[in-house]
Amino acid sequence: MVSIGSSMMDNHVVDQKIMDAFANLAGSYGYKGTTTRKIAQQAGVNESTIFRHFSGKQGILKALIERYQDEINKAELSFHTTGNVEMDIRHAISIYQYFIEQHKSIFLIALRESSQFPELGQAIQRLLLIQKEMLLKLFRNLIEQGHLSAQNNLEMEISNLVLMNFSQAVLKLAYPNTSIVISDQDYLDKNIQNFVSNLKK
Amino acid sequence: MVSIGSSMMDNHVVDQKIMDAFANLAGSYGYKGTTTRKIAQQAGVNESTIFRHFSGKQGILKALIERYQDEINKAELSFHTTGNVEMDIRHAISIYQYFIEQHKSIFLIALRESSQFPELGQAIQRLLLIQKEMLLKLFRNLIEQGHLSAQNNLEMEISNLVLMNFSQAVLKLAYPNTSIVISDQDYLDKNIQNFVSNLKK
Amino acid sequence: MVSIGSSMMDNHVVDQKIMDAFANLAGSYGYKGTTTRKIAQQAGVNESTIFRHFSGKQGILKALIERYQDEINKAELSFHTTGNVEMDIRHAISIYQYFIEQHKSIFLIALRESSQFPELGQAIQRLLLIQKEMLLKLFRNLIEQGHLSAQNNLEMEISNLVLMNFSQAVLKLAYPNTSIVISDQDYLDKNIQNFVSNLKK
Amino acid sequence: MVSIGSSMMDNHVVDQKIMDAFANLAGSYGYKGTTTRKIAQQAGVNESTIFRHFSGKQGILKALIERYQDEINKAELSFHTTGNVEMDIRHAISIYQYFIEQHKSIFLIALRESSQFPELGQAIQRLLLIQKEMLLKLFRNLIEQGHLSAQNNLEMEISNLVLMNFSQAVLKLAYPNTSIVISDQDYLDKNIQNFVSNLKK
DNA sequence: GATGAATGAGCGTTCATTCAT
DNA sequence: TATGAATGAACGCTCATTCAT
Repeated sequence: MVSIGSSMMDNHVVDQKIMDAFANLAGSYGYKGTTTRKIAQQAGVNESTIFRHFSGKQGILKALIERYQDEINKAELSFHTTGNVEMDIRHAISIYQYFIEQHKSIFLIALRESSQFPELGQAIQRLLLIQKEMLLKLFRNLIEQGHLSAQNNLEMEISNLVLMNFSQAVLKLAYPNTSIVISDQDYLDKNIQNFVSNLKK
Repeated sequence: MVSIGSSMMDNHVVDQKIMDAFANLAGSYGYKGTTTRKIAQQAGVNESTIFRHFSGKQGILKALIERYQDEINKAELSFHTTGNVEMDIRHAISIYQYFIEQHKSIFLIALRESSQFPELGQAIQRLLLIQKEMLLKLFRNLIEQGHLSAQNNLEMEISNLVLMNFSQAVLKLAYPNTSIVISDQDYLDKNIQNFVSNLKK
Repeated sequence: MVSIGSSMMDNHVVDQKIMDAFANLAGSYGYKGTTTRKIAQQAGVNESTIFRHFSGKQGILKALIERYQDEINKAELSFHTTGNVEMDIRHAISIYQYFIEQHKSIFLIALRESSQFPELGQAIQRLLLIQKEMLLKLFRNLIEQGHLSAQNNLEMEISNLVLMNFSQAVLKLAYPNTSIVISDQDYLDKNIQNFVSNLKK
Repeated sequence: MVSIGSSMMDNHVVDQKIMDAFANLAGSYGYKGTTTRKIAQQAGVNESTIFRHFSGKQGILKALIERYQDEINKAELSFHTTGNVEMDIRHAISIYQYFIEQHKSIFLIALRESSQFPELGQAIQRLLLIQKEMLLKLFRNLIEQGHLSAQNNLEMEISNLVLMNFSQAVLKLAYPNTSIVISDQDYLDKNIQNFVSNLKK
């Protein structure tokens, strides 16, 4: 039986601590406002350790982006249809609500810093495209199986749904106390019914 | 006819040059990435002039926010209905598309820095609320005048429309080359027809 | 009868206002801590006016020093003996106590900035020397007139008296609440009697 | 035997170099005239090193004051009487002459900047009080042991002695070439004899 | 490999002074 | 002559990163 060397193990743990500290801080204070000193402090490591584990501040972000992309891919896989129209749509959307909630720091970073770091913009766009494709696939399934009638504007309706979800996420994270934003739960409850009934007309 | 004293005029001009330089730079590099040296260079003034005209870097942003809020108010007033349903909605939305296009820098700044500067978050929210109220008033007019039948979910439909417009704006400005975003023109063409036809059903 | 041109008059007034503002501020905040802006503000003049009336910040100090030296000279003249030993000494010393009290700002400036501005050191020293000479003359008078017997150590006793007066002034101005310093009145009352009785032994 | 870790040693050495550079410069140019760039240059360290070792420019002064106060305390302990009246007084005074000579920079700083930094005023006052108490104790000893007869005005005589010493120190440091100031040696020689003979009368 | 000391570039800001009207 | 706008040098300080042990 092989025992994994503890140092390699520790390395991973330290990497994660640094990345998480960075994500939390940058989510609150922005990339520039997140100093290596604060990261080290919050991660509980020496400041120079950051530079051996990553190539520098940018390196942490790069690693964070990669981890994010991996997790976007994983999220994609976790969806399966049931045939219940409302439940399936609800499920499809809440997967992304939950995903963004779980990754709110990096989502906020991506929103803010994408002009400096194009990969961040690409990650956001990928998140939207995957959501759109998933919904498209779902609706086509539902139509194929007769749960829904064919639509003229299906792609546009879905694009709009994705856009609305995006706004909902952005506004909730960026301005948590605003009046125009309602809870994700309410958002789902009120909209999906309406959306489906529109499609059914 | 009174000729305006040139010195007072110059003062305004320099203020504007500094504010515009700041807005452009901060739109690209963020608040922290926009140094007073860069601002001075881009505005073509001495760095210390900035500090005589504004109380500091924050002061420029404050002034920019105030100017933005004033212009939000002006935009609100510039709308009048005609009775042609599609044209009126189109007009109402394009006013905000145009407004954001004209103020893209400050809109981007607001999107990114609102956690550091709460006024920015408030400005964004106000822009959304005004848009929503304007559309509500418009639709109520159209219904009253018989151009449109009464709606169960009017407020929600309008909220969604505002959210979609917001996403459209955010994505267009933040990721201009993305595939999910279409031109404002196309967005209007395709959506309004659909939206109206939904309402008419 | 000649009427003095008001502009020349004003010039003098402005000069004085600037010098006084400078003296007050520098007495509190030191030379470097006294900015031309603060001076202008306190004097109620435009900042650039300072540079036309004086050659710059140093120029104000130079003028202040000259005024101070003139006033030291005037103070010297105002003393006359009466023959009453204690009263005369008391009078001689209180002239300087009063003088320093009246010029406390410039005295403090001189104390602090003399390494940067040698004239200030010279002014302080002159104040001490004049005081010493005045006391020497007084004592020689008193001895000559038989009010006091000849002394071995007259010059040293007087030097010491001057030094004590100087300490008293420095400590009173620099640390007004200190316990080692007593009021000028008490200082006079207690010391002179003692000093004279020592001389009389 | 334990060898002290060199890094801890180095740290102290750098601290001292910075503090000494600061003291020298501030003794000559005042607190404001002593820039962190000059300090770094004179101490032979990088400017930012100053900020890692101290919390800022004020921090250096604070540390200097603490070191000064510690050394005042040490000086206090180093005095013991012998019974020889003149020698003991001479010794008591020269301890302070020497102390001030050794700490002339911080003494000058204290004299000049005490209005901005109250601790400096307190340090000066403490130096005076300790000196006074030491002399009081000494004289009471001498009287008790019959070397000196009881005095009416002992406390005042001693206060005066302390004030004279203070002036002597201030003038010597601030205006080294002035005529009213004599060497510490001469000052001692001439005064103590006189002072003692006054007391003995 | 891990630490903590050092570094230099750059930051926002203030200042005394000059310029232009 | 008087004003207020402009200037450039310098300031205290922070930062990401490198060096030395």
